[in-house]
Amino acid sequence: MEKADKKADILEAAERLFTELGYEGTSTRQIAKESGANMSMINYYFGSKEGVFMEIMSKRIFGFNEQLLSISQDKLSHMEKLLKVVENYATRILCNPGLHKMMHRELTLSQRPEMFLKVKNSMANNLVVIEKIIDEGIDEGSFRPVDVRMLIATVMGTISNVAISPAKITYGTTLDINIEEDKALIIERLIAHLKDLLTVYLTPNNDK
Amino acid sequence: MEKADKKADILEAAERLFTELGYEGTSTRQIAKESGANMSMINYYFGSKEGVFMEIMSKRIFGFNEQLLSISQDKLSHMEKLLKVVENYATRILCNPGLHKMMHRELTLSQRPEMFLKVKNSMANNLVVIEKIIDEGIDEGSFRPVDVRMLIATVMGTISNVAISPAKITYGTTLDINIEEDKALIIERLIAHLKDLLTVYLTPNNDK
DNA sequence: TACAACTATTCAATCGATTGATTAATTTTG
DNA sequence: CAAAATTAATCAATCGATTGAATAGTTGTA
Repeated sequence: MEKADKKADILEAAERLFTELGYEGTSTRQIAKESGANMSMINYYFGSKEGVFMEIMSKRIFGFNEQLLSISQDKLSHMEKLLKVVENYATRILCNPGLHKMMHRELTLSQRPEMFLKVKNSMANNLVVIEKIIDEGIDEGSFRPVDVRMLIATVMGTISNVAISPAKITYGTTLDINIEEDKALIIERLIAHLKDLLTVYLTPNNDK
Repeated sequence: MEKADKKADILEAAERLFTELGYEGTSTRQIAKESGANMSMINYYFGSKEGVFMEIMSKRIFGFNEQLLSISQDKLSHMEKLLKVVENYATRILCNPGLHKMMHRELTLSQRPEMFLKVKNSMANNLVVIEKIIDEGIDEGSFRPVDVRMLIATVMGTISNVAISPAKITYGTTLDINIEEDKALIIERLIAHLKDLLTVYLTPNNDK
């Protein structure tokens, strides 16, 4: 027996459409049609089109930070912590690049300030966790002194770039992030690269 | 004497509005109002709203590649070439972060395929130039062997991240890219970081 | 030089279509 | 029956685009 859950259907269709067409580019009629619900159901459940958007983002953002926080409190060296955080972060974003694109789009628009703040705060939280790990590693002497904010921009930027860029640009001619098998390979390759980069860049130079 | 150039006025207003509100979020009526031109002038000069968009992008993209190409043919070491290319690339993007945001937004939407291809090809060109430099450096033995595509994603991603992220997130608590004096400082800091990162990461390890 | 012919630019008005949202009526459910 | 869920129909507002006409500037011709 099919369990009809129009609310979930609407959210699912809306997320897909927002991801593909953007917020402004998606009409409430499209959402209704794709989800098989009547137009009024959108306002009935979510109040407005923006309400649907907020609900999607809230669901996704929630829990993004706990994972990082938990890792940062593990009994690991700073380098191990950092690499583990980066690995989790990369995996999370690359597993749903569409959503990441949508978040980025909304972040670069000063429209919808409520949503802007939500995404911004979510990012800021992740940043603080990583920053603390690196700062401590530097203080401890296990990391070279570097521009921490810029290094974080490098880590996040690399992940974001791989998630956002059209397949053919970033990964050579054969891999395509939209194909499920390739996606795993790309994630693996991205993580290996970031681990190598961070290790080489942060490890203090001994022969000096 | 004021020289009225409606065509230029429309382009100027449209670029500002597209940057602030996004393509879909900007109406032709807004463009007309802000530029002081009649609505039909938009279609008269550019054929359509999308025509305006194309014109803006074409103007900006043009010449982006020549500069890189010229550097890549200079009489410099591969490292010097790479750092110079990165410096130019970063400066170019950071000098007009709004436009870069707009390009990124449109690139993450599969809408407007003509524009998508234009931006994509422009990026691909820049990528090829950088890739060639690094590949040659590796072949020559002056660079460590690395995942070249991923390293380029790192360079471009870092620059993009600094250009796109809200001020308070990326550069600490005081600097703001929207303030002209700070912008120069941020660019300087970004370039210094990338040069340090690339030098440390690509320089072969001698004590092994 | 002078008048006609032509082209480029600008305008107000309006087109049909679509937007997000709301209404009131109906059906389903407990 | 009452509350919740769902529907079709419709709202005013706005969308991008087009119309036909008016104006300004240039060119051709005699």
